[in-house]
Parts: sequence; C-alpha cells; structure tokens
Amino acid sequence: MKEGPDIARIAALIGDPARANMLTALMTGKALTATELATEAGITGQTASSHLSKMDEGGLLRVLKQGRHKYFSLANDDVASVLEGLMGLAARSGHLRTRTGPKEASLRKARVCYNHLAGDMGTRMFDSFLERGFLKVSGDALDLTAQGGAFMQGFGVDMAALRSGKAPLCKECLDWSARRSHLAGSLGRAILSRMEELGWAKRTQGSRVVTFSRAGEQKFRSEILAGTG
Amino acid sequence: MKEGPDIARIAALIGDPARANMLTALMTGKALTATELATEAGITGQTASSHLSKMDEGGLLRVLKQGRHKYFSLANDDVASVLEGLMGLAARSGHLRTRTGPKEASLRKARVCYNHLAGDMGTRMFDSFLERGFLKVSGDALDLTAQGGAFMQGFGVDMAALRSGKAPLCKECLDWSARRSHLAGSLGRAILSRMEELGWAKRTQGSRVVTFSRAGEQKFRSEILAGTG
DNA sequence: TTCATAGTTCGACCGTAACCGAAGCATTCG
DNA sequence: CGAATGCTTCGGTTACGGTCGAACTATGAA
Repeated sequence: MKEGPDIARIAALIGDPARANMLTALMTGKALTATELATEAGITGQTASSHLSKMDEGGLLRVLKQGRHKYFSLANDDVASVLEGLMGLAARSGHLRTRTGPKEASLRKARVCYNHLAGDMGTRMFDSFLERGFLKVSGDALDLTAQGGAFMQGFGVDMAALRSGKAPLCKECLDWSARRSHLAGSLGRAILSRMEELGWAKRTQGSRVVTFSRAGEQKFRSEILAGTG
Repeated sequence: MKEGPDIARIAALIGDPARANMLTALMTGKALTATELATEAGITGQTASSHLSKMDEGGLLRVLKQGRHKYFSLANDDVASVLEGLMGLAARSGHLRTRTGPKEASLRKARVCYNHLAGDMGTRMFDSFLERGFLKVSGDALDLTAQGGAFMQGFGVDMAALRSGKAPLCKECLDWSARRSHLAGSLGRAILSRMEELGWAKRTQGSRVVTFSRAGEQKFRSEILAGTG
C-alpha cells in the first residue's frame, strides 16, 4: 500500500470548482492577481486567498509579490500538461457535453496552452518542425537541430537568450482537442510571443483563444508550415 | 467563462483518498473485483460500490460483469497517463516525502504502468527502440517502422493480431520517476507480457513492481537495449 | 497624516459527500 | 430448493471543507 506519491492530495486540489476555474484562467499563461482570480472564480477575496495559499503549498502555483499585488501563475509546464490531460478526459468521457459551440471551435483551432500555441495550428506547427528536421525526438528529450536553431534565429527568436536560461528549451505537450502533441518549453513560448510581436496573431483578453489575422494566417502557412502540411 | 471541459468534475473524482487508492491499485493493469478494491482502499463494500459507480460514470473505468463478479480496470491508457502525471506533480511538489524507501527504489527501476513497462528500464527500452530505428516519432503519432515490426515479430509478438485490433499500437506515456517517456499502447502491453512469458520478468502480486530475474535482465540488455544504452 | 486598495486571518455557518448498518437482489453451489 | 457469496440500494450520521462577514495588516496615493 501507499507506494508512490500522494496523488489524491493534489487531485483534490484541482477538484474544487473554484480552484479549477482559477487554474483554467491561468492556462492563458498570464500571471493574475488574487482579486482577478477571485472574480474569475466567482468568489470573494477571502475565499480566494485561502484557495491560493493551498494551491501554492501544493506546488501548483508560482507566486510573485510585487508591491501590494500578488501575481499568481502556474508553477511549470508539467502542471499545465496535467491540466490539459484532465481536460482530455473530461472532454471525452465527462459529460459528453462536447457540444462544439462557437467558442469551442476557435479553441480547437488555435489557443494558448499556458504560454505556447496549442490547438490545430499548434499541432500542425509541431508536425512541420519535425518533418523539416528542425526538431528531433530521442527518448523523451526533444532537441532542436542546428537547422532548427538557424530557422528560429531567422524568424526573430533570440536563441542565445533562450539557451542561457535554465528552463528546458523544447518540450512536448499533449493536446486535449487534437489528441496530438504541440511544442511547449521556452522555445514554444518565444515563438508565440514573436508571432504576436509580428502582428500575426492576438490573444483575446481573458480567454485562451488566439485569433490570427488574415495576413498572419497566410504568413503562418507559408513560413511555418512551408507546404509540409 | 466555462470554456473547455469540466475539469473539476473528474479531478474531484480522483481527489478522494479511497478512490485514488483504487485507481492506484488498478495501475497494476490487472482487473480487480469490487471487493478486492474495497479492501485495497480500506473501506466496506457498500462504500466501494458507490465510489466505483461514480468513477464508471465519469469514464475513468472499464467494467466487465462476469457472473456474480464485477471486474474493474482503467478505462484506457489516457487515464493511466493522467494518473502518472499527477504522481509526477505529487512526487516533486507534494509533500516532499519522496524518501526513497526500498519499495520506491524498485518502483523506479522497473514497474508496470497500467499494462506496460515503465521506470528506468521502460524508458531505456523506449530510447533504444528510437535509436535503433524501430520507432519513429512524427507529430504525436508514434509509428512502428518496418524493421521495428520485424524485430517485434522475431521477439515473439504476434503483430498481425495487434494490428487487427482497434487499439492504438504505439503511444508515449510520461514517467513520473524518470521524467521521460516509455512505450504504451497495445504493443507496449504485448512486449511486457511476452517478457513475462519468456520468464525474464515477473510482476509482484498486488504491487506495481516488476522484478527481472538475473538471466532475464541480462537478456534484456543484450536483446532489447543491444548495446545502445 | 489620512484615505484607499490588496490581501490575510478569524470565526461561524452550512452543505455536500463519505461512511457504515441493515436490508434487498442476483448468481452460483451444494 | 436453501445457503452462501458478491454487489447494490436505502437511510441516517458525521465530519470535512468551502463560503462569507468582519476585523486586521501592508502598501501606495492624496
């Protein structure tokens, strides 16, 4: 008995509706303050404070205190991955209320998963990078090849800065909608922000939806997918 | 709000200690009866019945009624993956009570993850298969190459039978101890049972530990890893 | 200094859900 | 046919945890 870690503890942590709403809100990748999370979850500040300290203690959150504000974000990509995994289970077996509403549709097409691009366009990009030899899988480790590095640099990503960081460069993350992987890690984050910088795409405020401009989507196809998709 | 599936519902399902114990017990891959699961969780049959029906309804379990017995097993590999993911979070951030006891050590070396080989030896095998060109990753899809198929057939796996099944042949599954992938899917299951059949390894009753015989481990190194590790 | 805002702590309330005893079905065995 | 076993349903108890109001601390602005 009792072999392995205490899984119930952290599952229960995620299992409360208020906390789950907060975590889902944090899947946008942005750090949010306690009050913002409170309103997001539809509870008062006192209750939120209690929830947040519990989740922090449980290692689900990263906390940054700034002046009289306290910013919360997901602790790391693994937390985001587990959340996506849970969404996968819930979407399929859950209530079967996968009635693909308009919001759902855009979520499936392109959304932000914690801090990187997910959804159909995210998995497409991931596939293309593999096919063009920019990424190489060996074991679980996902490595950027030399040509991949060159491509990223040319795309406007400051590779030197990324490499100097301690965060893993490339990671896979499973997609609840497409049931395929997309690119996480610091590179995944950098690519998404570069796309925003270029004006290709815009995150919808307070939502995980990522909307590409017409020109941006065209550019995405020609430069990122490059005819491989 | 309320975009995406109802994550709290199923997280709460996993979040109860009794249910979590049952699910952990089912990670051995064996189907267990309701009473077995009840004793495993330390509760009475009545309570267990209630829990089990809830988890079934939530899509976490597969149920097989046989005579006056009712056998429960995990619904699919995705459920197992999420459980492993939760273990990863709990192990690291949880209680930090990752005091590597003797049981923990053997769990890390070789264990069964739902129905396939995990732990150090599992990830080693996965790496070797990639390196030798038996497996190929493209996107999320993990494909068995022609040589891979030949190897498996030679190893004694009935590939025709596997291919005729509807279950996916190859899948990745993240490892909470090694933080790397190992091979899931119907092929992963087949390989493990073939190893048991050959007498290389034996599952410890009621535990997830997989013990290799001295000869079995030797064979494993020469035939599976083949000098690549 | 005084006021306002962000967050926390305390105490009390209340609902949900886990739990078991007992009784009720269903299946198999003698 | 009983008797035994495996599982479920029902009813009632209990406890844990989410919730908010009110009071408190800390940071920043007027």
